[in-house]
Amino acid sequence: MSSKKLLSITHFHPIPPIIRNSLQLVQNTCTQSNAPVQPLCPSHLATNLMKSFLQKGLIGEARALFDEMPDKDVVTWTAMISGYTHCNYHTHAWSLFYEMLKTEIDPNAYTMSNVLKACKGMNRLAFGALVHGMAIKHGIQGSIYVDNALMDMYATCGASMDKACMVFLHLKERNAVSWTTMIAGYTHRGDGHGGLQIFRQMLREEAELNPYSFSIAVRACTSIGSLAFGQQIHTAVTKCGLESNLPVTNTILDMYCRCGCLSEANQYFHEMIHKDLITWNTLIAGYERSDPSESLYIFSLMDSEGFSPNCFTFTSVLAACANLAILNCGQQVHGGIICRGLNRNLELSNALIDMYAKCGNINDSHKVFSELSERNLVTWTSIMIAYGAHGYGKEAVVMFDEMVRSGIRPDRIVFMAVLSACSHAGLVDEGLRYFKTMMGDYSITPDQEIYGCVVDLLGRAGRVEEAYQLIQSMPFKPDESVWGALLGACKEHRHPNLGKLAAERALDLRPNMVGAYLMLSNIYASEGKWGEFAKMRKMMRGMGSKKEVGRSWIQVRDHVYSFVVGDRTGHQVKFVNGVLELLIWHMEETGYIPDIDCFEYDLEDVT
DNA sequence: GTAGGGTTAG
Repeated sequence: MSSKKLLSITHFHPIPPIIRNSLQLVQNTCTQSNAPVQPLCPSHLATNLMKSFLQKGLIGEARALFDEMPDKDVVTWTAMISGYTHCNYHTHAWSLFYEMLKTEIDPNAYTMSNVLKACKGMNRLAFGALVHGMAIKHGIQGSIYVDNALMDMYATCGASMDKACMVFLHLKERNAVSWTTMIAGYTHRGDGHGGLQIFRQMLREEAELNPYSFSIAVRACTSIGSLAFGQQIHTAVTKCGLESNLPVTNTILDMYCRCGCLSEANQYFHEMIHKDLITWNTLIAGYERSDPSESLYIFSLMDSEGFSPNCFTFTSVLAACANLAILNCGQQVHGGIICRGLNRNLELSNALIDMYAKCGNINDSHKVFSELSERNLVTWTSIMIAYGAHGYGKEAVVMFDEMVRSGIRPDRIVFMAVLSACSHAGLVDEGLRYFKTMMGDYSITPDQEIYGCVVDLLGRAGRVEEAYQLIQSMPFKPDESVWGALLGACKEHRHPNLGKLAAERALDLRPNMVGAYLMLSNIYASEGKWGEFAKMRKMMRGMGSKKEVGRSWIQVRDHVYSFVVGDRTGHQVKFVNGVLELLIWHMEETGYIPDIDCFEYDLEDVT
């Protein structure tokens, strides 16, 4: 609609013919059915029109109409605020509410619940608390909508569930939404146990169960990895006849996937009465985590079943290609993304950066990154991980500083990326500087993983004693990954005593850590303590476990060949070994003496 | 003529 036309509607005098005709038609219909004739109300009409603009996502048009309206009442203001929140324009909604407060018009319960949703969207606890105060001041209390919105806001923005619980406890009436909001509040902040506790209370009090309550309860089970509870709820869902409710069944499918029960998930998928794109995406994402090639197979079936992949599908498929390191498959998927016009999607671009890097093509990874007009924290993290993994530590550090300059606040994960990049490039002092910045400037408390990165940073550079001192200074008990990092450094830089200590600590925490036994036995061997060595190897045999073999692979045309150390059975292995011998000969010719000191004894010989 | 909670990726 042109702006001229729009203005003519908003001025109301005269009412445009098209709207007059529609109203006439309504009036005639009402007269025919003996219903009372509604008086012509321009304000209602304009609000309706605004609503239809908003439903079509025409926010600018809706706002223009709103601005032109001469006498706006609370409903008009609330409709516009609500329109903004629905389209995720939370700051616009808040500004408009602020404008409204400057007028004589008082907000009502509808306004408040919408504004609280905007506060939630902005993650602004202080704004939400302010609205809470205003609601009390304006006497807007006892509205279940406002109370539920308050709980939702406090649950999402608050540091804990305390405030949400307080509202919940003081509720005069609790409806289905109140319960769901509380369970979701706990679950979304990672406290599935808390969520299930509320769900149990709900069952005890015989509150009304609906599809929403079931799907959030299943989600709570998934978040704590409780297959047993999840299955119980699944049974209840079947008893209640909700097998055709897609949000519920998709959540159950996701539960089986995330609990690692892929065969159950697959069976359930085939039994599902209805399937939609989310169903397919859930299964593809589920397989991507444990069996990427199966995930690609399911993806290949989608089309014949009449489903077209979307951004969610492609992110999982790209992750599968990345984990399998099959570049040409990833390139084909990239082609599919471009064909569907999805290449402007930031999340997909982030997944592409990751895929190209993991498939060994750092150039295309960088190309995708450099062509982006918008970048978020995940984008920067992805490119830093890519550079770090390819040995471009200095470039990763430059990226980090550039990211901060662009106004993006780093989080724990991006610090891990930059620390890891520093570690692999030997940039120890830079890494330590970032570690300090992280704690000092960004108030990020280091966890086991971060400590693991710093121990690795120091350890790789040979500063093993310092790494051990850092472990001793940790404010909590180091886990096996931290000891594992130290162990690796001790092995590399020949610190048998500290190595023994690290291996023992790691084995205390994870007695089946075969790698630690292996390393310990190697240390004994290097010291010539063959008795201890034999003891270790015997223990390993007794455990009946094997260290997972490091596997490498190479893609030649359309086939991926994988091989392990000492492989004698692989494809064209004689030819490969021949080339290798030739290379070693050339190396020796140019004066290079290869380091073939056998510090690590082959596990295959003893198991 | 204005209001609510649950499903997939990073």
